[in-house]
Amino acid sequence: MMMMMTPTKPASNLSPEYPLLGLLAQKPAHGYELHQRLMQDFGQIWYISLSQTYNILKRLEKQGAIAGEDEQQENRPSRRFFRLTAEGRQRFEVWLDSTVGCSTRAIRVEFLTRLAFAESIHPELVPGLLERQIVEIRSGIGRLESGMTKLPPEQVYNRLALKLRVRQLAPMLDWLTECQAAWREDGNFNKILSP
Amino acid sequence: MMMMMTPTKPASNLSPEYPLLGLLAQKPAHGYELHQRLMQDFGQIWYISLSQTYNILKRLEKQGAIAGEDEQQENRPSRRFFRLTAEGRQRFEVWLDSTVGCSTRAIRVEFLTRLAFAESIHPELVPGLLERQIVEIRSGIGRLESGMTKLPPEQVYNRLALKLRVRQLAPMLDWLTECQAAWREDGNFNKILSP
DNA sequence: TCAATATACTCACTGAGTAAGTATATGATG
DNA sequence: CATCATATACTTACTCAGTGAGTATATTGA
Repeated sequence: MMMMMTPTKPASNLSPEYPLLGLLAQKPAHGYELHQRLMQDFGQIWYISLSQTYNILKRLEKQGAIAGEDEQQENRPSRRFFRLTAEGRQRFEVWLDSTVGCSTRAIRVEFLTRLAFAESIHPELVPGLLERQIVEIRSGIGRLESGMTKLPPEQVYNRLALKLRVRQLAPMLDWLTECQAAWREDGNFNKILSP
Repeated sequence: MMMMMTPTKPASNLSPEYPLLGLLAQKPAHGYELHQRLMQDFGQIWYISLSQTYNILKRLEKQGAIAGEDEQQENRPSRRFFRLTAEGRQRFEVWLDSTVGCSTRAIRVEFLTRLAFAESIHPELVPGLLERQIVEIRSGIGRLESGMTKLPPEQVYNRLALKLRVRQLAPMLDWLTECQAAWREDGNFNKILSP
């Protein structure tokens, strides 16, 4: 019986594939350096171990998003230089201009990463990203609230869970609105950081 | 070279092992039924597929937390009945009276589940759970804020991430305080649900 | 009658994530 | 001067998380 191949899953957007692609979009690098930059620039957002970094790079290469080349170094273990392929670039750009659902974690992790790369690579995308994310959250809140009315009243904890999610999304909305204002006025987000 | 065995990892508390143990603490059941009850009572909190349910049951049995017995049924595929072992009971009780860290997801998912089982099995634990969780979050906010001052100012997105986490934890604190009040007054959480 | 649905579970796979191992060069410390 | 920690750079081998497809049978309803 022929086993159906899963057609290269879209890969949970909460895996650090995209930050790695983003770092490679800025410049080619080898794994060790990528890991360092990731920890440096995004250490409070993502944690991945060094070996996990290599795992992901291997997968990205297998998928054709990046291409690696061995580089001999004298007096040093040889290392593998990676660069983004056209396909990987394409994939990254699509990701960069997309919107996450309304999970607070996804916003904190994925959206923030996206915002960082947008700011550094395509700043013109920033206002649209903020706007669409706000719309997305608003409609998410709506869905949660209408979902809540459909739950039977005896499912107390299911209802509490939905309620909690709504109460988590509200401050996200405020935060995004502040980001919008800061970007419009200053072209950066420093204001958010210094009250 | 002898490979060191990893000594049965404590298993991320965000895996649905504990809700399954909890359901089995209420009464013995077979996998299919457990899955149904899980989706019924906690469908807005956990999603696990049927096969994942079986995976976890298999692991729990291997670990000795539950014991399964095959049960022949006439005119039916035979099924496997699981019950909690003493060891599993012990493990569940320890979990039931413990505290999650201050990740908002962990609170929504794990804490809420814990609260549900505490209410149904050991209601006397509820006030302590709420109180300790509040303390935990307060100290978490403190840690995040002090962490923020230690980050170099150029790490804008790392700082934004910490800030966001703080702004997510504040409403959790309010919510827990409301829960405390509701429990003190009514012995349930209905008030939280009807604004 | 026969198709959909419910019951009940297995298998094989990809992906997430870690620990430990392999090498080599450099700088600090006694 | 020896040696010991640390930084560079990557591999191997493992467990756990999670999904999709497959197997098998009985019931219900159109």
